[in-house]
Amino acid sequence: MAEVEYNFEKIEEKWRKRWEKDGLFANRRDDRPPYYVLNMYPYPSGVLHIGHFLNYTLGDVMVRYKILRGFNVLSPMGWDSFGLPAENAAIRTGIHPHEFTENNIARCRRQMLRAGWGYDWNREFATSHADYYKWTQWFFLKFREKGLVVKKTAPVNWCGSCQTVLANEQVKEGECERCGSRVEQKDMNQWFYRMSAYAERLLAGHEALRGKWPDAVLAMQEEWIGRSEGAEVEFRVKETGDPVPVFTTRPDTLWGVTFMSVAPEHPLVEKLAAGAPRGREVLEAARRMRAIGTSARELAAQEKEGIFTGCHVVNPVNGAEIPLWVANFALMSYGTGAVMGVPAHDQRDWEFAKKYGIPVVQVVLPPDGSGPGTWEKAYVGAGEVVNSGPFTGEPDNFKAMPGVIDWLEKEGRGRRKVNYRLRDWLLSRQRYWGAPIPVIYCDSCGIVPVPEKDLPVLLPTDIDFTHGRGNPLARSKSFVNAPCPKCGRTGRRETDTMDTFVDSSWYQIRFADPANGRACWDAAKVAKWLPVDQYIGGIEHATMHLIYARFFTMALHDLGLVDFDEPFTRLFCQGMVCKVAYRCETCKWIPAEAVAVRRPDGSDASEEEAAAVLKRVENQGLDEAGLAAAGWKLVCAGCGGDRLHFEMTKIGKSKLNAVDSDAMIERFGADTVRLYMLSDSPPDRMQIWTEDGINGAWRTINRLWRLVMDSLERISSPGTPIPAELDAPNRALRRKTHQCVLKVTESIEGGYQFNTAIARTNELLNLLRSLRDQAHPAILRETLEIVVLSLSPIIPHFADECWSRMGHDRSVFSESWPEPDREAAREEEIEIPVRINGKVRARLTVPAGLSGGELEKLALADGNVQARLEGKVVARVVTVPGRLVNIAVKQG
RNA sequence: GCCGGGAUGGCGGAAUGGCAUACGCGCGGGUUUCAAAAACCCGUGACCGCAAGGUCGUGUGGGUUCAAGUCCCACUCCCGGCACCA
Repeated sequence: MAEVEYNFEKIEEKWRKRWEKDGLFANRRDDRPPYYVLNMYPYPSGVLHIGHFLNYTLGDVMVRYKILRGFNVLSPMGWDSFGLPAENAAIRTGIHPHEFTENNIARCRRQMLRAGWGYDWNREFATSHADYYKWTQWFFLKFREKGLVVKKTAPVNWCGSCQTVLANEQVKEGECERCGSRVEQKDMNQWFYRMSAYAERLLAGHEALRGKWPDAVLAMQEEWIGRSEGAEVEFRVKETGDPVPVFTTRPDTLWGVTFMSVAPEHPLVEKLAAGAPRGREVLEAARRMRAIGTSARELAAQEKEGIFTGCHVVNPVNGAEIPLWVANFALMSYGTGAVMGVPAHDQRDWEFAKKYGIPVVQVVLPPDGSGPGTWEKAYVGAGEVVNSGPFTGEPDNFKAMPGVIDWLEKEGRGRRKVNYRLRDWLLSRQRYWGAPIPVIYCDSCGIVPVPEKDLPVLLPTDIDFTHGRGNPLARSKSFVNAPCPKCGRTGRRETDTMDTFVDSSWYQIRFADPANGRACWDAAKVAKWLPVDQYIGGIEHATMHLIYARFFTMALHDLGLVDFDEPFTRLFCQGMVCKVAYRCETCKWIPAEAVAVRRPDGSDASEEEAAAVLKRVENQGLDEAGLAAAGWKLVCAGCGGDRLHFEMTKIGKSKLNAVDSDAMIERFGADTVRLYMLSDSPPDRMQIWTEDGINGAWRTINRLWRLVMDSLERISSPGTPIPAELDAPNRALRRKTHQCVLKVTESIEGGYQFNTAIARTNELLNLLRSLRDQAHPAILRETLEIVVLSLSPIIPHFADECWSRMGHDRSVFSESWPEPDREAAREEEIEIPVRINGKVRARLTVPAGLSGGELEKLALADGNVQARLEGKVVARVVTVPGRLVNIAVKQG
């Protein structure tokens, strides 16, 4: 008697142990071509959420697929273990960040093992371990030697609550990404990597990544790099002679400049205000503008504001004297911090000029011949140049007017210039739990790098986290006081640590040689594995980790440490996992369990009714309008109110719609969860989590289990040859089987479309269920083996158990991906639709391979067709062999 | 506003220019059962029709083609990213 229900607890554990014992993911098979699959390693928070589950499952499926395809697959895992959460926990609880982190790593590792993801655990490391961050520090010194490290005073984003500086990428809508407090602007002396020097190269690299990275990621990076072409033109302050260079992408409109604005923090502001009659007022206004913050986002939301400095600048192209303003929309961090104002042809300048009564001078005549007097807004289109000295009368199509720049260069009034939005990478943090920046300040020698032999600069352990504010490192005397490596006198150690994104910019290389104590890595090992063949992770890292890692790799290349300059050949970004979330107008987000249902008549719904309504909501069968139309009301069990809303949104703690992946594995087993996550949507799209969905996957697994178990006594013994002569049902089964292999392979190779791969095997299973009683033992075996092999990357424990029960000693993962038999897959007989004026009017069952002429003859001879053609004139017959016949007719 | 991606049944989604809706979920009906939320079978785009069958149908409007979900032009809406970047 076959087992009725698939016993995942016993089976999954058995195979995990077996893979471990066999060294499936750890043993290197150097006779095979190498292939490196990497998932973005996690911050060990202690609990992996369902988003991680999708991420790592995708990676695992790719790993197993590539193993079956005969590659020597490297699949490592490690921990991005420096960072704020551990330190915040230390401040809260007094538990040392190291201990906190190690505990969480242990918990995450257990979860990963239980999920069945295959990693080479021999290569595991954590970035917070000294033998890793030693090299993070070493790279800092190497980058510094190469001139890629700068220390400069810069307006930085300061989070008062975290007491640290944040990178622009970590400021979300003016708030700290981590803690949500308001971010202030502060001038501070900080360490930077000169990423801006690589702007052009980062952009140029997109060429090679196109088609291999998602379009969206490349588009986001392009925007982040923000290349724009134009000219730098030197204006001069009339009263003092100070130069005021400006960057413009519209040099063609230079003759239309009617004012100049500079950023509130522009150095000229203070200088000019010093002697001016309204100086105090100007300084006061500038201070006010600065206090509001300089994040472009905030400025956008804000009314344009400015103050006239009382000074003027001279336009180098025509000698015009125009007023100099301080304006809140001018950004010190972009271009030169000064902007020329052309109200006629720039919307922002138009608005500013209208507000302050600044004149508008037209220099482009639109085709309709109109002027600013009749305009509602600035004219930014093409036209004829007017009022522009030597260029008057020429056609203006702005972007394509290099003539102006040539003229500026010839006249010595300006020059061609390319500007980038990409800024240097602010890498210093005033926090404890990161890699210490290895320099010492000495009163006589200045900034002195820690000698390589003294690396790593270890984090001190004697820190009290629960008292005091600011950087705990600065409070450790044993850490701060250090002899100057140059002169030996007592110096002061740098107490800033590095941004965790520095750690994660090179971890993918360390996996090639994780235990090397003498060097960052062995060049031959890196040459073998890197760059990463397939990287997998969330798209939220597009302008952070993914751009830092690219920069870092290019810099390592320039240091001669690696011979490639892109870290990740292919990138796959998985979609978000979403689930319906409920929001009560009084109680905010509430869990699904706290939602009750009321009938149209106002009475409470029965349990079954409520379950049915909520199920339809979860499956998107009912939206809020549909629910209201049906008269059902959702009620918040917390407050009893019925003002309840719901939406499909990313799974998470904040919306109270989290899915506990551990609990799911406990209920259904890892394979069921894997199957569910991969079977519905393509993996780069949004995934919707429903209870019905996971139940359906469980039923599918069990149905397949029964099919295989019930077939065991009827299959031939392994290795039995396929008979040469087969009857029609067996030929049909074989045909479908080999078509399935072809299509599954295509689905996976063509972009990891596991949903269609699963659909193809389902089709085969449906046919097998209907023909199973007629199947020849050898054909039954072949079919089941191909089903099991095709699904093995997706449901590995299940597949290996089936494989073994089918009489194999070795794991399914020591086999090869099935080779399709194209001869067996070929159709014998096909159905050809005959269309008359586009409508199917007959179907011909014909042998495959008939010519167009034969098809046409058969189609026209068909009784149905002839009846339809009665009294009509055949205008044209198109036949597509193997496809269809189309007859175009006219009335006779 | 700019950039990227979309729009196909009740839902997730299939479809080298060639039978739209594969596969699955849900739903309806049936079988089995003390009873099932389990299993198995049948049905399931809309409309008209007792039926045979017919008409319509892939966001909207045009176009190319014997043939368009797919190609071209114009637009609408949705999701995501960026956004006073000179």
